Amino acid sequence: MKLTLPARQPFNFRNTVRSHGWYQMAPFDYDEDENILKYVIRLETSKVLEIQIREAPDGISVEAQKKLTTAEVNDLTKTVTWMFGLEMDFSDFYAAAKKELKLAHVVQKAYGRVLRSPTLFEDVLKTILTTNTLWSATKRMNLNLIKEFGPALAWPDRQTEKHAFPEPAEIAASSPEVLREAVRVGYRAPSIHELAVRVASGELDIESFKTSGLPTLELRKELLKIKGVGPYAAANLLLILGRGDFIPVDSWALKLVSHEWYDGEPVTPKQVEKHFEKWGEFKGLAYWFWNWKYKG
DNA sequence: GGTAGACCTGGACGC
DNA sequence: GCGTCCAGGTCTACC
Repeated sequence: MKLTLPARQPFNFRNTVRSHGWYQMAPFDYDEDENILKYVIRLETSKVLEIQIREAPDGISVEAQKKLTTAEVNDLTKTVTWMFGLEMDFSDFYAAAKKELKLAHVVQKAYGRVLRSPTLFEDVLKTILTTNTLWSATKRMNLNLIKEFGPALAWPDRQTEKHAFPEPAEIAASSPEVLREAVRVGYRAPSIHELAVRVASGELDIESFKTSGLPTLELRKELLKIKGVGPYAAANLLLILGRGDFIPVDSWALKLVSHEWYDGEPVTPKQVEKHFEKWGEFKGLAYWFWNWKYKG
């Protein structure tokens, strides 16, 4: 099965894939040389398969080694369109960025899109795994979680040990103790379990946030109600949701701003905010795609 | 509203 | 091989 999906222009496949670290986290698997993004997806029919996403003229192509029903193709189309933000329009951001030398590259590189997981549940959980730890540990915890709770690929896709991301109910049926001992998420275990229970029980309709009409400030308040989600995580999730009003200030942001404007001297989150205040609803985007002096 | 300290893991380092 | 230190956001208690 192969389908081609158009993207609103400008669009750049590689830059969307590499917009943040998600492409390095299972069930994503990016082949840098071939520029192919693989993802182990679970369709609404519970079918688990690996898809291969490539650059195509004016958009992307999606391929699976399986025959799919019309309903499954529609489901896949909707999901991949969301993941790549194919319909997103950044013309207002580009118009604002035109006057800033440090953002002069954004149109040409088609920056603006941030790679998403199929569900916001997956994005929230992964974001919690990024907090208060090193990137290598984030990837390990995520992999442990998927291996522990996610369904394995079926043949013929199953040439390697790959799993889809677990559904809320699969984690909710477990316990914080298992999350701590087997998945090694440490003190995050109660937060992750509580999130899974709330979503699985229907108490928290987290997927509705994707299409929420709430003002960004209100949506942020809702995200902050999730245990384990603080200012950094909320800003990161808002960026994923296409709301660029907040900056995900972490230790990296402090380092970037410190080298950009303070000769490497320590800075506070308030100083980070100050430098992007004028960007208003594009604050997060301006920060994210800024052409930083410090490259790490 | 601001701040200090605890939370937990694994890598780096010294012995 | 063992012990110690450190990095990384969020939460809670306290002022």
